[in-house]
Amino acid sequence: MANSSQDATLADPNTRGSQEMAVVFAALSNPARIEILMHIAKHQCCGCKEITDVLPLAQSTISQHLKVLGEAGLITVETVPPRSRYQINEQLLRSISDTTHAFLNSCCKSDCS
Amino acid sequence: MANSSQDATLADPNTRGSQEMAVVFAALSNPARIEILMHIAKHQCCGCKEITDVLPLAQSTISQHLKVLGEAGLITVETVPPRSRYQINEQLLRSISDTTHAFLNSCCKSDCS
DNA sequence: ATCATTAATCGTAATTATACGATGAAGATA
DNA sequence: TATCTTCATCGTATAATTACGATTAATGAT
Repeated sequence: MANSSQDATLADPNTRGSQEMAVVFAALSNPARIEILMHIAKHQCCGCKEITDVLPLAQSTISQHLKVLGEAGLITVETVPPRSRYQINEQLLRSISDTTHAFLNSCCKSDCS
Repeated sequence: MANSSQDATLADPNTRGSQEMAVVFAALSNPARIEILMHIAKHQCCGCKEITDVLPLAQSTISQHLKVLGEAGLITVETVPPRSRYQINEQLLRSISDTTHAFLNSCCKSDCS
C-alpha cells in the first residue's frame, strides 16, 4: 500500500527521475497545499484543526490535502488519537529543494541566440 | 488573451503568491512535461516533431503539453509556419528556481524537536 | 495544382483531482 | 455511560487533466 512519508526511493536526489519529480511537483501544484505547508512551517508543528481554522476549506478537504503532502514525503505525521501532529519533513524538503534547483538551472545553462 | 510567456506578474520572485507558485508547479507536475523541458534544454531549440519522435505520445498530446509549459511561462514559442521553435524561458526559469529554493528552504529553517 | 511536412485545434473518452457532508474511530472528560 | 474533540475515511458530485484520432492551416517541394 502507498508509500510512507520516508520513502527510500526519494532519499537520494540523484536517483530522482521525471516520475518522482512529477510526484513532488504535483503535491505542490495546489494553492491550498502550499498554504498548508507554509502554515505548518510557520508553526513548526500543528494539527488538522489549526489549519481548518485558518483556511476556508472543510476539515475533510484539509485532511485530504495533508494526506497528499504526506504521500509525497513533504510532511510527516505523528498520530496520538484523537490528535495528529504534522510537521515538515525537513531532510526530504531540503533534498527536493536541491534537486529542483539543479534541475531548473540545468535547463538554463545554454546560450541559444 | 490569457497570459503570454513573459507575464509580468511572474517576473518578480517576491510577488509570487501561492496561486502563482501552484501554476508553475502544476506545469511541472507531469513526467512527460519534465522530459519535454529537458529535451528542449538539451537541444536549446526544437520543434514539436523532434519531441514527438522521442516520446511515446501523439503529436497532438505533445503540442498540448507544450502549450501548458508556455502558458506557465517556462518556454517561449516562435512560430514561422509550418514550424514552431520552442526554447527555454531562461530568465523566468531562473527566477522560478530562486523562488522555489527560497520557499522550500523557508519551510526548513525551524527546529521542531 | 498537387502533395508533403509541421503544428495547432477540435471533439471525445477515460482518468484523476477537488470539494463537500456524513459517518466512524479513538481517547479525554463530565 | 454519555458527551466532546479531533481526525480519517466513505460516498458522491463536479471539474480538470490527459490522451487520442481527425481535421485544419500554412508553407515548401514536386
